[in-house]
Amino acid sequence: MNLRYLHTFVSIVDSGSIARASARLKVSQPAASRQVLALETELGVPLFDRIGRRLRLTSQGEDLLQLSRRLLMDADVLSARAGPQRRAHRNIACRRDADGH
Amino acid sequence: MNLRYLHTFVSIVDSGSIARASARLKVSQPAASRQVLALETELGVPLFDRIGRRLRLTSQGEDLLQLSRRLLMDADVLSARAGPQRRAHRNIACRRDADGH
DNA sequence: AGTGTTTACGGCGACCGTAAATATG
DNA sequence: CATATTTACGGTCGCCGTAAACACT
Repeated sequence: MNLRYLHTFVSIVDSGSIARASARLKVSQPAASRQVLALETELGVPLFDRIGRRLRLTSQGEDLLQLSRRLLMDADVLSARAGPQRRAHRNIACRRDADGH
Repeated sequence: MNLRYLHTFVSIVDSGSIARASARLKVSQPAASRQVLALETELGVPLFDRIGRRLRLTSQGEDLLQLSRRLLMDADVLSARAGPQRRAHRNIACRRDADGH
C-alpha cells in the first residue's frame, strides 16, 4: 500500500473529480485514475460508484477516506518533524504540494 | 514514503537487529539495510547510532518508532476491513508477512 | 574466524506519461 | 460536441536478491 495512492484518493474526494485532483497533484489524469483502480483492486472493494462520469463514494470509500486522512496526518507529522532537523543540516527543497492546504 | 519501510524499521527495533528482522520479513539482509538507509536519507536524520555492529535508536528514531506504530496500526485496520470484503469480490493473494504478531 | 552490516551489480516489476478509445451530458 | 474516465503502449526508475567487501567481537 502506497501513501501516495491514498493522497490521490483523498484529493479526488476533496476536489470532486479525478481530473481536478490530477491537476492539483501534478500527475496525469490516467495516473490518478489508475491509482484509484489499484486501490480498489488491492482492497477488493469499490471506492466509488461510477454513475456515468459522476463519482460518488461508496460506504467502503467513506471508510477508507477517514482512515486515509488519519494516515496522511500522521505521515505529515513525520515529515514536519523531519523537515526542521534537515534544515539544521542542509537546506533541501521542501516537498510540499498544494493540495488542500 | 513507503509503509513497508516503516514496517521493516519497526521490525528491526523489535528484533534488535537487521539480520533478525530480514529473516522475519523474508527479505534479504541487504534489502532491509537499504530500507533503513533510504528512510534516513529521506528524513534527513539518523535513525540508529551505529556503534560497531550495535544498533541503538536515536531520539529521532524513537520518534519515528512511535509514529510508525500508529501508522501501521491504522494501515492494519484498513487491511483487516478490506480482507473480508475482498473474499466476496475476488480472491487476491493476501500480502501478509509474519512479523511480530 | 565468525557474525552482522554495507556496497556492487544485474534483472525484474511498478508506475508514469502520451495517445487513443469509450462514454456521458 | 465537449468533457471526463479508462485502456494501450513504450520507457524509465525503484527495489530486490546474489555476491563480495568491510567491521567488529
